[in-house]
Amino acid sequence: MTAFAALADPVRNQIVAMLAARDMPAGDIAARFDVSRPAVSRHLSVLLKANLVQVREQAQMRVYSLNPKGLNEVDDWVAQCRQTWNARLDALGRQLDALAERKRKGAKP
Amino acid sequence: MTAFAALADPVRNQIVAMLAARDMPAGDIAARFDVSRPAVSRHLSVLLKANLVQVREQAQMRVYSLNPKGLNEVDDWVAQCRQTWNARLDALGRQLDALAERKRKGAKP
DNA sequence: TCACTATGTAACTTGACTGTTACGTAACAC
DNA sequence: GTGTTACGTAACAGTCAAGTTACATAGTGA
Repeated sequence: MTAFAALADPVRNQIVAMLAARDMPAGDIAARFDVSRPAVSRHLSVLLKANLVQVREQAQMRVYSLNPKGLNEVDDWVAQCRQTWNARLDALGRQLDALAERKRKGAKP
Repeated sequence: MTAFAALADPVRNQIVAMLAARDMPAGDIAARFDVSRPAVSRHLSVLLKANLVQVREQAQMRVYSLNPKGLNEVDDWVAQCRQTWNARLDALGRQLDALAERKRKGAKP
């Protein structure tokens, strides 16, 4: 679940959103934030470890791009949560239906 | 984006997953982790602020349950990211198709 | 009323994370 | 080769978050 920690920081969060729109070299990314370039460099390495971004070298530049793999991890976790939650609601619904049915039958005679 | 920060902590992460399966009073939740009860109490208040859980009072107990609202925030962010990402891929695909078409037409005569 | 249970809050300590400056390295361009 | 550009890494300082113990509060039951 390293993806949540990676996305918890607002700078990293915005970086991922930016890279969804277009690939960018490290320098350009850093230029868009008012923190130092080394700080951004470290944010990028955190995102790399979380599989949220990828790099390719191009001349002296390192061009970063989104890595959908990391997003899948987040998606999957939320989906799992929601699934068990919905299963509970369904079970509750069936239980209420059964209760109503029994009441209806018992009230008739 | 307070939900990501809330879910970044492993204890809070597990708490949410547990509450998806069943509602639980604060004490029961704390008993499942090897951290002190006050620590869990603070985790719960963080989750409350992030709209990831809800509470209802029942006698002296405070019973916690999942709040799907917070999960929506996460879902929406990921969906937005993925959407702009896919839009890019689609645009690239169309561009390549157009290129191939132009090449086919030009190569015929 | 009095003990007991179930929780939240306060004060404090400690460890992790973020940011900065300084420095090292690899790829151009001349 | 030499200067420049584009990055990453190291060392260090400051801030914030998570854990602990001690204490306060509120509902239960006899």
